[in-house]
Amino acid sequence: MPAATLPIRKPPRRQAEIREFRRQSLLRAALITVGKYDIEAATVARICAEAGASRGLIAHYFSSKEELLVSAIGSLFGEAQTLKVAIANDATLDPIERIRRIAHSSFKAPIYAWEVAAAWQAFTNASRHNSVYREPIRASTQNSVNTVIPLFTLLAEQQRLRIGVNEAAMGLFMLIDGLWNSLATGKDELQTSQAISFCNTYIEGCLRQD
Amino acid sequence: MPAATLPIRKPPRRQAEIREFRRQSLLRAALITVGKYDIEAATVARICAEAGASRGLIAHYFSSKEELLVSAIGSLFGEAQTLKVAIANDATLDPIERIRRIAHSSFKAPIYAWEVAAAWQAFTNASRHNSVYREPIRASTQNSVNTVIPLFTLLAEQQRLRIGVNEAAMGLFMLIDGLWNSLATGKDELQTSQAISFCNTYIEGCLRQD
DNA sequence: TTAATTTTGTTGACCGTCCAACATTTTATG
DNA sequence: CATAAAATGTTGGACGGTCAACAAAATTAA
Repeated sequence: MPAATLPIRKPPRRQAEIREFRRQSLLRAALITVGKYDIEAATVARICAEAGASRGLIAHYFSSKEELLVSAIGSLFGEAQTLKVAIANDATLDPIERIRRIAHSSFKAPIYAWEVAAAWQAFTNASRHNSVYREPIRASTQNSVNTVIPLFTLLAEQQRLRIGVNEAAMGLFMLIDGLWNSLATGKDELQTSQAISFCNTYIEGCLRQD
Repeated sequence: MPAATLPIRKPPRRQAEIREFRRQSLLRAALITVGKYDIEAATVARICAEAGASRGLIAHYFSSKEELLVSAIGSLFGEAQTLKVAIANDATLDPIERIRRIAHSSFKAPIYAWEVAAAWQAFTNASRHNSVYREPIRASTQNSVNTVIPLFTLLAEQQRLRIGVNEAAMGLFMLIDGLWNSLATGKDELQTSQAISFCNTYIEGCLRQD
């Protein structure tokens, strides 16, 4: 578990920039700290320390610790989804290659980092009891599935699918969740390269053999 | 999320039986309470209430809250593994059918219950920061994988596998982890019957087509 | 431009709350 | 009545949100 500290940049001088800098620092620090310590243990003091700020500052940018955390997870999911859509719309690539790359994007920078996977796991776990986390997480999977369904549909038109389009898409993200789960805990000593292989194998398994 | 209360049985009379009854009650109550509330919020008071006992009782049976929780998760995994081994050794069944049933056992009583999946998720999440949970969880996956490897090997001998034995086995439990993850949170409105279908599809995908 | 004033950013100490562990008292059993 | 079991009381520590005071930047006035 490498210690990923925040890249230290000198805060800008102008107030408008300061605001954005601080806000982003706190968002990223919240994600990293939750990944390192879990939600309950990601105390306001630790998050602010990770962001290089003092305890009280958080109140100037977010109405509560919870609002900060919700914003942090939403920011992560937004970035991941934007990336997926870009790949899905890349008409220069074979549909199957686009599906592969969308899957792979979950295991590469800028989306994947150990602390991020850990934070995802912590938020997913917390979502059972705190409804504010539930919706962004649900929507994220939903968006991901909806993004690959058209690609699987293209494959199906080529008669290359052996199972339903929706099942193929959903199963892929169930598998990815399982792989993130394993990566977050490190319990199976899984490497991201292996995770990518598992995805390829799954996608391959959806296809009819020639 | 149905409220699964503990089945209320009258405590037995003899002391030896009382001890065992109380112990089992506390173990089960710990699991249910962690599933309902998450680890931090599964306070001693709540666990004891779920077990129908008072706060102080826990000290008579376990040296600390943590020891109780570790015992609880160990007890669950032990039960699940025993079941898997029994299926794996059932020579009256086709190897592929044994693999299917082992996978299915993760989504049926007596192993599966919503609170149990939730507790599994909570412990898995906590295992990142508390090493006492790490080992039982790691061992559980390892044991599961080791139990199905011989079965996949049998299939491979029949020339029916399209990917490596180890990959097939590990991928199956990665998928099951993802499915439990989804079931625990309810985020995708997944049903256990669908989860079983996904497992069948995966297992099918490991096979060469005829 | 410079100085005075207002607005925004930042800090660390404080307070009420909650919990696990420990200590004590009450109840049940043989 | 003695001993174990169970219930209840106490304590010390950690948390998030609040706030008064201070610092820096922006705005206005001269």
